Amino acid sequence: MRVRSARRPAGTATAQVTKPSPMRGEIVAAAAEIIVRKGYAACTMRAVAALVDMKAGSLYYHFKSKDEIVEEILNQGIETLHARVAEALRSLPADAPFAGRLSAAVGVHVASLVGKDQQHMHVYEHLPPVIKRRSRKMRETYTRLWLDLFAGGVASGEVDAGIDLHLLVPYFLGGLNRVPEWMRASGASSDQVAALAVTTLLDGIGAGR
Amino acid sequence: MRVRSARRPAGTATAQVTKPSPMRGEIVAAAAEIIVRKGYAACTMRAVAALVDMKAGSLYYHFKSKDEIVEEILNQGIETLHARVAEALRSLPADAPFAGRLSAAVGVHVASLVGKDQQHMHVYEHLPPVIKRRSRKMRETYTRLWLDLFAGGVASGEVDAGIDLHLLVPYFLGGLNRVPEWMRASGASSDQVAALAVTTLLDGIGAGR
Amino acid sequence: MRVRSARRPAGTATAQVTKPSPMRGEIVAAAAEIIVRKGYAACTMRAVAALVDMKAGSLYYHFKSKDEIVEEILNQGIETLHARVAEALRSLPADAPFAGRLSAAVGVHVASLVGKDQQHMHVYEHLPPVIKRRSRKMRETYTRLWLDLFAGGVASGEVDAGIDLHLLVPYFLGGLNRVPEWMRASGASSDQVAALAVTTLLDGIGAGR
Amino acid sequence: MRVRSARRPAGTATAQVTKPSPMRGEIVAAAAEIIVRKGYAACTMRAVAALVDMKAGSLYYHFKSKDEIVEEILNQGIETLHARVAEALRSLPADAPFAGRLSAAVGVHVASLVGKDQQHMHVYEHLPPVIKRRSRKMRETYTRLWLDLFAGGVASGEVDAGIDLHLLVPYFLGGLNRVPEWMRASGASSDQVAALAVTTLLDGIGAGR
DNA sequence: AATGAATGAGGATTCATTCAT
DNA sequence: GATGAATGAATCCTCATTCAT
Repeated sequence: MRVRSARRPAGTATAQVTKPSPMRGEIVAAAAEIIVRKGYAACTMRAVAALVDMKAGSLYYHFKSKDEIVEEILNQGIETLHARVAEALRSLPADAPFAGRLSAAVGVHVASLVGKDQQHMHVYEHLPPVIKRRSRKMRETYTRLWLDLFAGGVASGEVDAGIDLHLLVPYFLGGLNRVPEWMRASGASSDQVAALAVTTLLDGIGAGR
Repeated sequence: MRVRSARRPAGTATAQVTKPSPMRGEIVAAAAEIIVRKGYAACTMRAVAALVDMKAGSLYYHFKSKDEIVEEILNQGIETLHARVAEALRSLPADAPFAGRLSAAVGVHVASLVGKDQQHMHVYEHLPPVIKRRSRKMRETYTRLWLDLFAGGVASGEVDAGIDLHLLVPYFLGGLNRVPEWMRASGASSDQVAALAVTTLLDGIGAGR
Repeated sequence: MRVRSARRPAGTATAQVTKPSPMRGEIVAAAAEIIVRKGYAACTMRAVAALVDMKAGSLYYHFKSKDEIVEEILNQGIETLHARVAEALRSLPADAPFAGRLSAAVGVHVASLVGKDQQHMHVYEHLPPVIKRRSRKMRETYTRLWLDLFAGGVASGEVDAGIDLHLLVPYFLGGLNRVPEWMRASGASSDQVAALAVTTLLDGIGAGR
Repeated sequence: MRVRSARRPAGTATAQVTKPSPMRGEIVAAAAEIIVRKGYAACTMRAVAALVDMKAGSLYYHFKSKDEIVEEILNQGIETLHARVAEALRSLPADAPFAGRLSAAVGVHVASLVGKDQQHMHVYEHLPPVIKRRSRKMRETYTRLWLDLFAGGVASGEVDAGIDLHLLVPYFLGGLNRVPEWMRASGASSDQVAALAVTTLLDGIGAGR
């Protein structure tokens, strides 16, 4: 009678006790939008409710608490991001060169962050530390995906073996994650930014090359 | 220690009506510490007051509002940062090569962000957009400092002229600003990180160099 | 089991419009259990519903309101109590001495209060005065039963005629009703307590007897 | 520098961290009055605040939480009661007979419960179990006072040694504590009720005396 | 300079209740 | 008979702010 877990898409190993529902999705999206646009402080239950045409109390039918909503923004966001980037890499030929793999990953990552449906990274900044901590595991998993990508580059001799990947990866992702904040203002497209990030990282900006 | 106004980079003509006082500094520092450690939400007037051994109401003798405190964290932080980096550049020989100038700037920037007295960047993330916006002018001034640095590199032929600096600079600074968040966890020193950032940016990570 | 109306002591002409149903009984029992164990505040419609494997809204098919449930706890409880004590007295020989009648009544009363199925007195304490007031009539009827019992004792010369029964009865019943609260803790049996109450009331605790 | 504890009246061994203030007293009194008159549910912070001419939020300057107020009602009440009864007993000649001591104690106890300033016992009934539990220790101390009183009676041969005091005392106090509930309605004075309780307990109601 | 006391606006949350299905 | 979804009113509580002292 209780077949809920069977419904969950394979591969999403999160122990999601609460069943998904269309409303949950809408609420999470509304909350994310508010946080991105006006900050965490402005994201009150009343504000979220108003955006989905409800009264504040009604949100509690779908979520146990405000935190649960915020956590879901984070988790959903990273999961989706991970899935997309992983898929992009998987769809490349097995012998694709590192530059190509990097380019694909960066492209998807940046496009996702900037896209309408992916604001979690943008949200992340506004969250109180206590809540940030809770999504750490998921974030680490995602970081590992990138670590593996770069490790592949080192293995194939395409990346300088002298580089400490455990420093490079967070540094590189950190820069990438900040992109949405200034991109809109600079008038650039996400493709341009992705290209800049890839070229810069691979070849540097030195005039000698 | 209270030389802020003297140090203020020319051109930043903020009409700072309120006279500085030692207490102001202590309060700003207390607020910054709380934000960094426990997040913006935990930074209540009472909490700040407690940290400087006062009662909440007393803070209003020194500041007109909570926002004023927060703004001062930001402004003070960027001003100091600007001053330090500018000073570091100025103290180099006029004909110093770009690589050296970049290295100096990055070193000071990163060291400052990670240092005890400079948590404004760390604070910045937690702030509601409305407040962030207010410090934009100061931030733009700082960004220009870097733009000029890179432009110098292009002019001297040390930096690839094909690069859009208006994209590169925010991208690069964005990455740099994120450093404090993961640096402590990775166990790296700020020197290591600075070196990584400089080398990577100049030469890229490609094995061919 | 659903013979409530048949048992109702003559004179208690409550116009019970709502037809009884097995579900009503279960719900009332569930509510009573919650109140006794966790207090009135914990007795929410959702909690009651959960205990009878329902959703909150469904309770409204059986009861017009929460108050109706609570009132039924009270009424059902006093009715049952009344019926049991009355039955115990009726089953005694018509010429039974006062001591015996008192003993029988106290025994049944205490045993009932402590028994699993009779928690209304325990519930009574937690109720808001407004609701308490509503069950007054039923309680007065029960009090009259005891008044008659004692009046019989006076008439037969077994009880000191100088005693104001309108003071004694509420005083005595008040003490009896409190029994469940401390009895479990003291480790006594309801028989012991009943015996104590009877002896004490009849003979006092003076050493001279 | 922290000499607060020195201020506390000797004998009141409660670890009362929060300093007393006239407002605290007024608030506690207001809350008690509401609970007695309209029940625990009606005792909202707003209602209490209104009674002391404040806004709800202001109460939190004086108390950390609603629970703290309620607990203080209980503790204050029992402490006062204990102090009064103890004082009444102490002021009797050392060789006063048991009947006299009992009479004095019951008189003070009943008068207190019924008096304007002592409604805690009346309040007690309305409280959720969780809160009741918290005042247990204080209540046990008070119970012991009565236990000692009766034990004295047994020792002097004035009380039947065969009686289980650990049953009798809660039973007797239970009855006494209920008095306020019906007394007003019956039109009796607290002296009458006290007399009834004492005579009944000492000699019983048997016509033979 | 600082504080004790208060305020008012607003926050998250809970709950009895309703109603279409 | 029962439920899923929603509501609105109320609850406790927090906080920036004010102001007389």
